[in-house]
Amino acid sequence: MTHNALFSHAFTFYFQMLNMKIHPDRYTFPSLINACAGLLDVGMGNLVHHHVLQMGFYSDLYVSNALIDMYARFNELGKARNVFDNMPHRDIVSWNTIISGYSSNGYWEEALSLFKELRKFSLVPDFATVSSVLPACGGLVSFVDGGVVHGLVEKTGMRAHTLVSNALLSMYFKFLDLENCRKLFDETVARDTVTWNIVICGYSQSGLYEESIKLFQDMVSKFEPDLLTITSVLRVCTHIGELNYGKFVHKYMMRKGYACDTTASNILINMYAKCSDMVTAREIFDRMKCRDLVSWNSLINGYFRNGCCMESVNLFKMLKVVLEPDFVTYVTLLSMSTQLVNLSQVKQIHSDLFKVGYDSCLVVGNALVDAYAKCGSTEDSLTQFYSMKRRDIVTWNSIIATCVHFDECDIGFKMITQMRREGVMPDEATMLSLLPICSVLSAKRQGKEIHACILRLGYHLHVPMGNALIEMYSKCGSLKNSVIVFEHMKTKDVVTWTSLISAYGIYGEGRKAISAFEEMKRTGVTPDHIIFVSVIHACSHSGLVEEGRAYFNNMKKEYDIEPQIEHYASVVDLLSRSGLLAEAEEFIVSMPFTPDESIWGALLSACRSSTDVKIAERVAERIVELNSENTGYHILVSNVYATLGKWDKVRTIRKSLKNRGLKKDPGCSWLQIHNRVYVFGAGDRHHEQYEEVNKFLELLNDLLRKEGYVADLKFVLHDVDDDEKREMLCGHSERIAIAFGLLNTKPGTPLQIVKNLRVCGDCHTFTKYISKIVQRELLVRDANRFHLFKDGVCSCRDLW
DNA sequence: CTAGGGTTAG
Repeated sequence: MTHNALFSHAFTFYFQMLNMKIHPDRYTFPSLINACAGLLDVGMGNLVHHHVLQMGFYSDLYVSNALIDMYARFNELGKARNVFDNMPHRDIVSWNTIISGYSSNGYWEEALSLFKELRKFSLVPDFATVSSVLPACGGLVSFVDGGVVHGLVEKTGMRAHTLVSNALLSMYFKFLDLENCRKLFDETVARDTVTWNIVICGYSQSGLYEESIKLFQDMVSKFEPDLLTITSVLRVCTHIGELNYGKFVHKYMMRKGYACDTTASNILINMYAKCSDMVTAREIFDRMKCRDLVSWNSLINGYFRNGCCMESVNLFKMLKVVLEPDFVTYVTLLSMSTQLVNLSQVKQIHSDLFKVGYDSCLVVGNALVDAYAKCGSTEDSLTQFYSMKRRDIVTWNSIIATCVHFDECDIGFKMITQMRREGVMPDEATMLSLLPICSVLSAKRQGKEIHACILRLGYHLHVPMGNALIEMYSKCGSLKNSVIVFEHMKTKDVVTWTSLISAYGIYGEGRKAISAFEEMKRTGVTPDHIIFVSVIHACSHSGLVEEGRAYFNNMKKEYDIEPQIEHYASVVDLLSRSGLLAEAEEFIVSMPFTPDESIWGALLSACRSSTDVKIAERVAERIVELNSENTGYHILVSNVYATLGKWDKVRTIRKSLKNRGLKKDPGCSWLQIHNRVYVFGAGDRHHEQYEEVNKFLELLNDLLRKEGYVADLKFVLHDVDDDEKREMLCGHSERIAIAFGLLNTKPGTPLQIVKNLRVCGDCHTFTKYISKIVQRELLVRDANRFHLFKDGVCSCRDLW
């Protein structure tokens, strides 16, 4: 007969006894209360407690101890505590029961404070006391209290007790004190299954997966693992994708009869799915006698992660026949639609979720924020975000990432303020989202603050974090800091090297970019297709035509990486930027791809600064034919026509853009002075020092003319007369920013300016002159790269 | 045991 059946019989006998008018005595109740506790029968428990009070046994020690235990098992610690507090006499068992009650339900503080209270009495803690309070010390990660209890254990020799040594071991794993764990484990002679489970699980949770497997192998030769051991090891195999050992464990389970356990089978399905063996995962699923929702979800998710969306969807349809899908099922479906960038599907699932009421679930809401963003709808993503009543760190990280993705940096920065106001602490993912915002805005001060946070939280050793920091510093004008971060990184991946190479690229340090690439090869990191874009780009911005071409040619030969259209675009940029327009055009014709707007655009950008009118017109026509969705290319073409004085064509393009509702990004420049950011638009007449800045610009123009500067009117892209053109050039946002910066900082201070578009040829000349006249270093970041103007020359060597 | 959020270029 099972325990439960026996417990039920106890009730039957009790009621028979009452019917026969036989009075229970104080020996009747403890076992009856234990039965209520064992069956978790709250109603019966309350009834029995009522009888205890009625019959006057409430001051009995044994009855009260049993009641404390019962209420603790019901997770009704208030009632347990009430019984405890009202006892006229307590023994060590009373204390142990209440402490263990708190401890096993996660009330660590209460357990610990009662333990401290106990020590004021003359009662002596025993093995049960200690093994109840140790989990509390671990749960609170209290090294001090843990040390005190450990001292007590050593003094009284209680470590010989397996229960106690297990609890100690478990606590040191929570402290992540692996050294002490090893020592304790090695010294423990009386090991049981629990001891092994603690170390196997502990090492796995500390990330030492190999160690965990080794211990399991050691254990199998001496001890019979239980289901918990097996599932721990399987989890390790799943984590590291260790299919072979997973298969071994699977066979072992079948021999021992563990394979019919539902949870164990679910873990097996996940293990095989993670290792991309969907055939076996399916076999296990098909053979299961009792499938639960987790089994279905695991298989559906497995198929999706392995790229078999059809199977996923079919299974989902089958699932709906036998069971009601839960929010996990729907979240998986959302992930799938997100990956497929299928906005209408996301909306369909959203309405299904609404119907079954899962739309208020936090995880679901978070998945929706992300799904809408990744399917291209900022609007829906923001609506979903604002509609959520509860938000956690994931919600905030998703919406901040969305802002970054859609270049809504201002909203992103506001979000972080609001998030802190709502009491949510940023985590690693938040930092990784925020750094790109700093990069885009060139917000070095904020970037440095985040860097300080990262150091404080110890995230700086993580590779993606270092990578983001390299990019942040380089985009914020500090190549030096990028290199320092790079050099401090212990582990470097392709992305790390790509970030460094790109950093060198935008500062025109092509040679350094090349030697970084060569050094990367020596360290054994394998290049990917993206790093070649960066390398060629770096060559292009330093005029290293031969080197760039060589890297392009070697991609396939040396690294077996097939050049993509973006590599061809890089080469077109490389050739045309150095003035080899004809060669660039030939190169395009010989491509194995149909040239798209990125290819023609690269060539046309270079045409702007050349005098080859014929090529410019030819290329412009090509781009017009492609009728791109991207406004940038139309603007580029329009600008080229404007430079050539073909105003009718300019008007046609502007009209067609207007008709399609497309708008040009207005030019703007900004700079930071004493922790404040000043933003200026083109022709800005509303900034706070308009009069002064305007006068100062006139003064500068006079000085410049004396030095030999002549305004190059072909860079005015509007059909107006020459005087107006001259005036319009003065209105370019970078000039306003420069003049403003010069006026508001001490002589000799270097200035740092950011422009959202590419700097125009005339402003480039203008800034060169300025740097000489006022003897200042001007670091300008435009849409393409950095220009360091110093003493009349620019670091880009006019390869802008 | 299943489910939601971070990286490189143009």
